[in-house]
Amino acid sequence: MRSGVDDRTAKARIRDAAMECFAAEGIDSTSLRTIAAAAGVSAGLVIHHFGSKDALRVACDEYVAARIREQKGSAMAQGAGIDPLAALRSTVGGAPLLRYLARTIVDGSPHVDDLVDELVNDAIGYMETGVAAGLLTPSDIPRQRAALLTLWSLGGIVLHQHMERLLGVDITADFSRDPESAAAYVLPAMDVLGGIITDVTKSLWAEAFADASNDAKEPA
Amino acid sequence: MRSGVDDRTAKARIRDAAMECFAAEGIDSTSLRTIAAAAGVSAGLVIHHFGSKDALRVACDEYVAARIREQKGSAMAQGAGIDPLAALRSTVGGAPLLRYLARTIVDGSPHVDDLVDELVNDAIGYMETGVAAGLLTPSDIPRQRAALLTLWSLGGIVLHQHMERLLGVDITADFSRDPESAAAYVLPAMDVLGGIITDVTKSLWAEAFADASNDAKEPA
DNA sequence: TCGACGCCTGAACGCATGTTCAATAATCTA
DNA sequence: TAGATTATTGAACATGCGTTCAGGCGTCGA
Repeated sequence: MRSGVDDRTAKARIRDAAMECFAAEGIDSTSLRTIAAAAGVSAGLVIHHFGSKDALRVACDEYVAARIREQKGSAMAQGAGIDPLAALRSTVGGAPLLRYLARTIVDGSPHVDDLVDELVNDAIGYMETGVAAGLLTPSDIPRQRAALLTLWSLGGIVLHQHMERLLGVDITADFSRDPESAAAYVLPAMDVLGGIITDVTKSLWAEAFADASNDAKEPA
Repeated sequence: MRSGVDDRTAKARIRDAAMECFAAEGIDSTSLRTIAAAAGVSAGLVIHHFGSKDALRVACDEYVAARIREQKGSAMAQGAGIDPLAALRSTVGGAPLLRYLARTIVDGSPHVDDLVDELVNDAIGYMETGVAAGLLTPSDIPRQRAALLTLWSLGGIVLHQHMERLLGVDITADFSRDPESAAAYVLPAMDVLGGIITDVTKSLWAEAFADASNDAKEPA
């Protein structure tokens, strides 16, 4: 696909290599020399361009955040109401991006917290649209619903290796490019999101949390 | 609750300290000296008892696996059909256990893969019971449903810090001890698992994956 | 009483890490 | 073309790591 020569700047190559290495090995376990080798440069150059390993990580965080935000402007991806990460998948180079996101989210940092909050807020919007279009059921607690679904989806990405082993599908892949392979994830997701608890269970739990239920609607 | 003296053996104290440190900081980022300090011993003693840091990690893995298996024998925890990790929560010292599990699962190892498979298989059983009791809806793909729900739940544990920030509840806690605080997690979970997609969406997706749907029922 | 045997420490070792720095090559500016 | 600026390297450094090891401490059985 790409021509033989790599026309990315060294800085970009380092950033891309760092994201891949971080995603594959974990951030702390990845050494600067490993990243440098993957990018075809020296360890010193990594420092020269980014100042420190920590700053390199921040640069990666900002890059993935920027890509996510720029994707937001484009048309709402298919199935965004159900899969809060649908937009991310179809981003160019989505798989490495998503895998890095999973790593950096687990490690956690205030910087990343903001990004997660943003994903949740986006999901709230997507789901509102879905409800209006008759694709999703309305909810008394749309914020909590969106938060839970977003975190479950993100958590699934974090455990993508287990997902692949158990369901046989790489959920970091771009589903829109190969819808057939997505079935192994989408069908179980439909099964669960279609409702797995009966009315009996609902009333049982609703009774147990009768008082809390009223407080929960707008706790913020 | 506990008397002033710590009656655990040094080996047990080291293992417990290791699980807490690993869970809090990540496995690679935690040094032997940190663990040793937390356990009130020297770094040399850690090696003396476990041989190496890697062996210590394996010992932690085996310990959490053993605790999970021993819990399995007791009565099925309340809500096990919905929350595949319900049994784990009520385990003594469940929170550190669960938090360590989250870490070690992300890092991944064949040893841990087996444990996840076991959790999924348990979930299949729990859900069968739930369906028989009329608490859960039946499914054409019970294995995939159980796998997805287990991984989503585990992924939620992995992201428990975000869950706490967004929903205000520590999902590594033992819900059965303080059901009121669980509401912040259970209510959104009920909302999602009660069914968030409409019949319109279902038929839309079912159509899109019409051929794959038949293959998926028993792919193994 | 005495040696033997686990428990345990603290200093030491080798190694990999993140980072610094002087020097060189490449690129741009005027 | 001359000079300034940037890109890049490779060697060096300090630090913290996992691990080793010789030895001290306390507790037993004989």
